[in-house]
Amino acid sequence: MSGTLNKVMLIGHLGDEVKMHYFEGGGCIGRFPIATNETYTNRQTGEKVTNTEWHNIVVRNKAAEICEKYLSKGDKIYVEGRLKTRQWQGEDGNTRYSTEIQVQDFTFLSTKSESMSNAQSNTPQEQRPISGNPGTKPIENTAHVSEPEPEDDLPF
Amino acid sequence: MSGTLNKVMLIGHLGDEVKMHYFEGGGCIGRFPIATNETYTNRQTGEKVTNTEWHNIVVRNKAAEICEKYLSKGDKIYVEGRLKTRQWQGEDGNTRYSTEIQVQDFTFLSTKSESMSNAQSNTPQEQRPISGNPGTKPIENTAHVSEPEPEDDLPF
Amino acid sequence: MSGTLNKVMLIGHLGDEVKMHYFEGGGCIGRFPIATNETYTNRQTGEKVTNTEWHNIVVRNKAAEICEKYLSKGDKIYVEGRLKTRQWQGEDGNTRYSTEIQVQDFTFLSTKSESMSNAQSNTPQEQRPISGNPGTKPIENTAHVSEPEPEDDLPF
Amino acid sequence: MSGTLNKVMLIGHLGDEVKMHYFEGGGCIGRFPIATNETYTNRQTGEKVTNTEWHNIVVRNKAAEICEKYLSKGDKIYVEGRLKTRQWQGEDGNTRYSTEIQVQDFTFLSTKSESMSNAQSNTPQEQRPISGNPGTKPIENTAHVSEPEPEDDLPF
DNA sequence: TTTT
DNA sequence: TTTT
Repeated sequence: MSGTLNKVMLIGHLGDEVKMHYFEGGGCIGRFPIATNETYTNRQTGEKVTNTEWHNIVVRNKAAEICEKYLSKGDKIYVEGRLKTRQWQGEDGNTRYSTEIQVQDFTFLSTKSESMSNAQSNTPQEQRPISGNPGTKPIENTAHVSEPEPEDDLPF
Repeated sequence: MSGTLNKVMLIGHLGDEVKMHYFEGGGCIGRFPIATNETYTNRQTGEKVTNTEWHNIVVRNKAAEICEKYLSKGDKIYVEGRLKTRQWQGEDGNTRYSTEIQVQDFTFLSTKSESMSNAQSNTPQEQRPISGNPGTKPIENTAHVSEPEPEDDLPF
Repeated sequence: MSGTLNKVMLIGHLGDEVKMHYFEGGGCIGRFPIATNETYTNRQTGEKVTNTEWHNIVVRNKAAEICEKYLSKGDKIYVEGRLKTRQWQGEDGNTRYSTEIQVQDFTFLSTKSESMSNAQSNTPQEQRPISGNPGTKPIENTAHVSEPEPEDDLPF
Repeated sequence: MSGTLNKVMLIGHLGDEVKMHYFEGGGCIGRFPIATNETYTNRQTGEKVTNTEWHNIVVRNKAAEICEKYLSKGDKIYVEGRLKTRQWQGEDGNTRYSTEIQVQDFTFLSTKSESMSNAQSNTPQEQRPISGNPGTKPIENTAHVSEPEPEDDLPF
């Protein structure tokens, strides 16, 4: 399918460290929040208002490992992905919703890490060994990674 | 500001009619859900899986009026906007979140309406009289509308 | 790499049929033009002006085959890719430039073809046999295809 | 109109200073090139290849003034706009083409300028006095500017 | 050269 | 709750 498009593009700063989860099958997932800002001027009062929006970013497998290795709180990142709203049952029995950005592509726009490898990844295979990708030649402070297309749903 | 980017681009089908809310000051807001689909093949089982994702679309003022007038359940639309997560207190006292797409631009990709005006709007003024824009010359079945930048927060 | 982004997103109509080129190694390339329109009102004269912009679309391998099979002049398509400006020597010895959109992803938004297969492709391998993907089950009139990341430069 | 979309999004570095042109009517235009990079690994040789792509950026009026004031060669910028291919007659009588990105929105991602104002602009009026927008409160090193929708064609 |  |  499907004649539809589901795309999100964000540039923002990490509000926290990357939190990793590892699965038995060998896969993993990383999560972190990023903040975007919007500023405008209130027409009545003339005062400037800044709103901060928080986004839940989810990265998988090799991309997650790279993010964990090179990103820290405060770093700036470009993220591209799709919106996914998960739902679950709250303790009170009510359905709760949480909207996430499932990352397909990203580029570091700043990092505090002094040594950053040229971390481009276009490897399409799933669950490939997370190995020699980063680490060798600390060339620059940016990385560009493309995710393979959606795999099976991990239990998230 | 602000060195950040908050952008969503969707092509999908309306799952329901546009629901309008009118404010005392003259402004209005329209809401409708759109569905996007993602299809992939499960690598273990080989079966094809389709996931539907639902997005809460929010349009304002003139753009809302145009959407209400020309869009119906099932119609296909391109929507561009920014992510905004609203929060409120649930009856149980817990904080609830709801993520919306606040529309900045859209284009109709199909409509059932037989008569559709050439609804291009780039008018920047807020709360301008919703007047002759739609309705007069039913030229085509597409519309392209750009929203002026964010105004004051309406009570939504 | 690289901390940069090169992205184009278009919705437009094919101005001509898909033209295919086949290479010895088994790869292929498809080219077609798509038109986008921009309409605005001249502020001095009040008259409505429409500008048409033409874009040179380039698709590779499996994606090219799908486009050739299902797209015709006049069809509407969503195309996502990157900008690439090729240059060559004109007969007069001057350098000439031509900017193309190298497709990474696309979705059919309309087709005249009566039988359209469910042509989703996320296969990452290069030069894979172009085989059973289209053709079998004519399910719908949309296709969604993602290109694997850039390969070696074909002689184009 | 028009049921079409013409959108480019780039993150790249300025390859040169902003070149300004001023018109009699009071408008102005700024031009500068930005570079994006693409890196991939040649599958035959295993060597890493980097391609640089150059894009011709065109900004108008107030946005142009801001760019000229705060951007320098080497700075990083996010740019959003539409593709436009201009054509003209070469001296040899042949038609030449040049594709540009006409900026609608941008955000500075780095600047060398020590004092940078909070340069958000969503002013919709054409040819408005380029005045107090920048300069007052040097808050940060980023700017975010949205262009009003297309105006009359300037002689460019 | 498309579409409305 | 859409569409194919």
